[in-house]
Amino acid sequence: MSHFGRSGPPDIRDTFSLLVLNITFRTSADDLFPLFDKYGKVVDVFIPRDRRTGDSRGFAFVRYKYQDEAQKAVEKLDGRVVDGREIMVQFAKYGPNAERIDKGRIEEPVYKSKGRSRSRSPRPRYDDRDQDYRRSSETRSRGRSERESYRGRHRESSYRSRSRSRSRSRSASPGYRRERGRGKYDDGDRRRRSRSYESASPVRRSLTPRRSPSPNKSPLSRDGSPDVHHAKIERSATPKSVSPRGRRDSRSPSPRDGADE
DNA sequence: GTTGAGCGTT
Repeated sequence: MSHFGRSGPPDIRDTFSLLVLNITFRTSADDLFPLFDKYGKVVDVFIPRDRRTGDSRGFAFVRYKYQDEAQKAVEKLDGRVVDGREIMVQFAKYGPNAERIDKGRIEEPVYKSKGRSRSRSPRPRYDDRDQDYRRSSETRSRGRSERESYRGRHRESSYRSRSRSRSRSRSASPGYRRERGRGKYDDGDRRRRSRSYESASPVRRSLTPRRSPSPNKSPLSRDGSPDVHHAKIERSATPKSVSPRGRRDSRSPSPRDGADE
């Protein structure tokens, strides 16, 4: 059935990647394949999913063999309602290596050694980037998680930066979207603000961390001696929890998750 | 049970 993405990227030399956005979180590659294959030769369909939950991220990549067919699919499937959601189909802007591509066409796959890699001095700033990359690995990880978790919330930050979302031109009616998004954001923003105000005293908040996800929340242990033990641990972990990284530590109660990453 | 102005994997 869906062998897409399982065996890695197939032969992509002259393929055109399409980015499918706004798809439902339950839409799978198998659902998209027949739909897109109707308009042309689809060589690959890939839907990125979250590493932790394994759920769809809400977008997919459809790789066409020919540009004209891809273009046709864009025109035909863009704005189409799939699974009750209006999907958006457009040419991929970035390649698998985060490289810029044109019209969804991949210029050069990484695997291709291109014969003489010695002659070519690719990535002169790779060294510099590598260092920065490594150093920012932690931040990057956090950013990714944050982006997935908060998304809309930090969007306001973007607004402060302005000019960032300025290039955002959506073909879809912005009014309709804005109305919907605005209401949602407004509500969330308002609530966040209130909370922000309350959290003016981080110390107070730290003293009252969220309940432990311990399944043994029986009142007996509280009444028993373990209470002291528990309190001790809590106190010890309090300063750690204050750290932004501490939060990440408790992001998942599954120990294997941490080991995996 | 959930989200959503977003660009990807052996």
